[in-house]
Amino acid sequence: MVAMHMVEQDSAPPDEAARHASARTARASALAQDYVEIIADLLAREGEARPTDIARRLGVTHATAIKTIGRLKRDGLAHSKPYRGVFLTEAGHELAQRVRARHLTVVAFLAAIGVPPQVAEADAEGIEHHVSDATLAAFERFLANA
Amino acid sequence: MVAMHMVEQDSAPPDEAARHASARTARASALAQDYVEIIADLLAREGEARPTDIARRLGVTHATAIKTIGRLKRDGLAHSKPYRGVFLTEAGHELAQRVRARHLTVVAFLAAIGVPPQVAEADAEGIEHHVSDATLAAFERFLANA
DNA sequence: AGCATTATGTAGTCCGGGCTACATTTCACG
DNA sequence: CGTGAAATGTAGCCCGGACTACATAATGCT
Repeated sequence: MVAMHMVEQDSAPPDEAARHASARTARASALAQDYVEIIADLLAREGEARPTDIARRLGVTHATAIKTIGRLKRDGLAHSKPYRGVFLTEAGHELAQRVRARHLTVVAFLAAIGVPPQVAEADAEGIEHHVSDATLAAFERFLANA
Repeated sequence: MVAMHMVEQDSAPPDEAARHASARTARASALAQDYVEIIADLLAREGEARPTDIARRLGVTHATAIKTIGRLKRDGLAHSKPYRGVFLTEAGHELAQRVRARHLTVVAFLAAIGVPPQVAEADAEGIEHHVSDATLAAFERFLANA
């Protein structure tokens, strides 16, 4: 049928597929990012990150948290010994820092364009995982010129 | 041990859990939104929405698309008869419209703050599902004053 | 009209990320 | 120091969303 003749004014299909694919990838790694972010925060504030606390902050059961922590360990982001709390690997710390910085920027940016603080915080939780470096840079430029 | 004594200078845990929960919800409905958006677009441009085309636009196999379409039908967003293409219900059309409007706004907004078009399009694919009404309104305000 | 190609559908698998239920370990406190 | 509550861990279930492989329907071409 050759539906996309010469026009291609927008949405070339292959690109669209790629966009969706990368959104899926972002979704997949979002959870891990949330975990390391919370673990890092708990380590910084309390000195230890216990599964129950992590679970409570995420609003899931401890069983879910423990299982996910297992995946983090498998993926080289965290390590822990039974009944001993969770710690981040080097890679985990790096990730946590990047994620935290991104989170702060997104929240600050949303606030700067007039989104109420509570909402900014909530939306950032979802948005931050889909903000590319280029977009993050745009956010920072905006904040700088504000 | 009562770890959260009186301080609570920020991040009240229950709120955080709620934020994560709603981010999870958004993630869960993101797929359905992508589907109805694409179906609506195909219906508008081609007159029909065939599973294979939907699959190609999403970058997944047709089997995946068909299964997901089954969920859309179960959820009252679409309907179809074997070998006959996919159509949207009233609810599906409404959702598609809302999603489309949101998508356009997000893309326009990102472009307005200096994100390159390609990137804006890509990031919007993920971001749009996490933008609350309040934030969307802020985007629109920004665009209006531009 | 008949056949090859393409689209559609079905079955079965895998993994992620939730949950509940139950088992085990720590630890605080009497 | 012993014990009961809280934390931790394990097992098993469910569903979503991806895949491959195979079967069947539709269609286009000669």
